[in-house]
Amino acid sequence: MNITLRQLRYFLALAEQGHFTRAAEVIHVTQPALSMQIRALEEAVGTRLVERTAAGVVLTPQGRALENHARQVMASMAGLEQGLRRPGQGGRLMLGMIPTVAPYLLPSALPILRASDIGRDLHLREAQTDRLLDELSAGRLDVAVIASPPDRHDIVAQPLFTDQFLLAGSEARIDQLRGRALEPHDLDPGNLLLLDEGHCLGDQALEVCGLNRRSSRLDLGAASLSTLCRLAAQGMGLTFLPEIALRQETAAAPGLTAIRFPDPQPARDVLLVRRSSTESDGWFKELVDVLRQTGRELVKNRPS
Amino acid sequence: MNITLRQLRYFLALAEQGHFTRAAEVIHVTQPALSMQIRALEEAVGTRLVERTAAGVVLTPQGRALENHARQVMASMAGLEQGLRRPGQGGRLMLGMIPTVAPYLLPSALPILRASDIGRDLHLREAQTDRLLDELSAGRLDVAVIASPPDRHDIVAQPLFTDQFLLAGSEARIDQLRGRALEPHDLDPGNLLLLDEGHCLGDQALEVCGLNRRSSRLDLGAASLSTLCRLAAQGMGLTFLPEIALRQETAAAPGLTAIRFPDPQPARDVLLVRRSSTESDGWFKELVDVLRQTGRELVKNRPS
DNA sequence: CTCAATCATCAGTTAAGCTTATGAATATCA
DNA sequence: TGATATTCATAAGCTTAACTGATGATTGAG
Repeated sequence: MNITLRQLRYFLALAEQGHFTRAAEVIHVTQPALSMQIRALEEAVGTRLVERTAAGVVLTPQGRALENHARQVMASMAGLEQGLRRPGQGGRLMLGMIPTVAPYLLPSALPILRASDIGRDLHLREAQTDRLLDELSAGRLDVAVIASPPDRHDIVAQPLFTDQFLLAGSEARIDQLRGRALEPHDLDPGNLLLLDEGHCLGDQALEVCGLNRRSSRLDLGAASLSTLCRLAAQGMGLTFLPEIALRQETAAAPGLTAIRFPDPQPARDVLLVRRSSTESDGWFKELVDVLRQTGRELVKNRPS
Repeated sequence: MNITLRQLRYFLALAEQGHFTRAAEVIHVTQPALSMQIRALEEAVGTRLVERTAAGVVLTPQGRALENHARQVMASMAGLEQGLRRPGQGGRLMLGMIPTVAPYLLPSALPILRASDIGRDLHLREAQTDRLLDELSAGRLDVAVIASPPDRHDIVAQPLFTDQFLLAGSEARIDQLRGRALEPHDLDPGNLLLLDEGHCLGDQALEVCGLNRRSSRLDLGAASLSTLCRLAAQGMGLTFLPEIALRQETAAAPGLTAIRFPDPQPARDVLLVRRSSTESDGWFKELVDVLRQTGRELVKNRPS
């Protein structure tokens, strides 16, 4: 039994018109074509659906039952077509972002995205780089913002902006460092507050200091950059603060002070990545533009 | 843009398998056939639905959107097929009945019908003969119980049982008549209580008395037989009481007494009618049996 | 650099679907 | 009651859609 949409469409026309010839006109086929489809449908369901009279047709009880179901089917088909017809590309865009970027970039970016067509049905996922890349490869994400070059060949990256690392801590601690030649390599590993393993920010911080996780004795494994900043603000140590987070974190954690490294400043490149097989109707480019612009807004004002 | 069920079915298989070749196996076609349908679907909706990679496929945002809709469509199709597959003939049976039969026949018949397959989805409509026949012809009813032979050629009747007319009134009035030779023609038209015009019972009563509505001066136009019996019980006149109603009405209206006419007793034939084009898988015969049996139960015990 | 996957494309065949023409049954009208 | 005009069903021929089997292009892995 294989019921086709065509059969249902024809059947509904017949049910409405109560008349083969008229129904055939409505759906723009000849009457025999309609007859054949109805017969095929009746054969498929195994029962008579209409009673043929000399004056036209009348639905059988089974026919009425089918009519209701058929209407549901057609309604869901209509929903489908409408879902595709809406302006823009029509689908839900799955966007991933690493936790050391998301809370700072999104507040500025979201309003702009919402205003544009991209944000019409945007879903966000915050996770660490590896996870994001996995989901991207698997197709559960369409694009992701990360801060380390992807090592996979099926994924391509578009640079958004460069995010410089500042050194942040309590005012007292920072003051101790001021005036001296500040070099990442000279920092005391024991004073360094780091994010949990898996966060690229922690790894990158260690890298610019020429350290690895073993050499750092105070690995707090803090869950979020925000927490880290609050710890640093209370004098518990120093942390690398990406410039993108500067404004928000200094506002949120009183006492937190940040200084800039001398050139060449350590930095991370924030990237928008997608599968190489993805072809966008321009939304990728558009998304790059929006994120790049809002990102650069966040890093362009450079206090001290 | 003409999307077919086949395309949706194939697309869902592809979405689940993430792999043309595997999906093609699942749906038992060759891989090119699947490729073609997917391409046709993409063409129909105007956008790419899957990204082709070397390792398989991944849905685009639009693809995911379509997937959800497609599932809905398939779900409603499943509902349709299931609705047809249920035991019995599967449809709602529309049964009409005239008001001078329904309240007496239904209480006994309904439990039996519900137990059988017919009553699984039975809808009732109470109306006067003409209306019932109109709706039957129009296909809004499948069968109807009436008490006068249908005058239409597209409708055929199956006799259920014969329902004899008794004469009912207050005990005093009936006592006056007892002993005398009781002839319908001898009844005083002025004493006769009749149902509203359109009820066949009223017309039939007049007919057996050799009267018409003009000659009857006390046409109350009562709405229901039940009301009529209560009026008669209070001595306001005499009425024809179909035997089918006897037990219920004498129980409900204290003081109501009925006597039987001498043979040949006036009577009405209760019929089950259907369109001549209706062909039942036996449910019509079954319905006849049930109604006939319960009807005869009601008229078989004959108190004086 | 070759091999083994992937999906796409092409040519030929089969099946489904439509149209035109015709047939059987039934109601309408004279 | 017979002629006519409805109704829907059926049949033959054609057109288009759909599938198969073979081959090609691309890409990742050894």
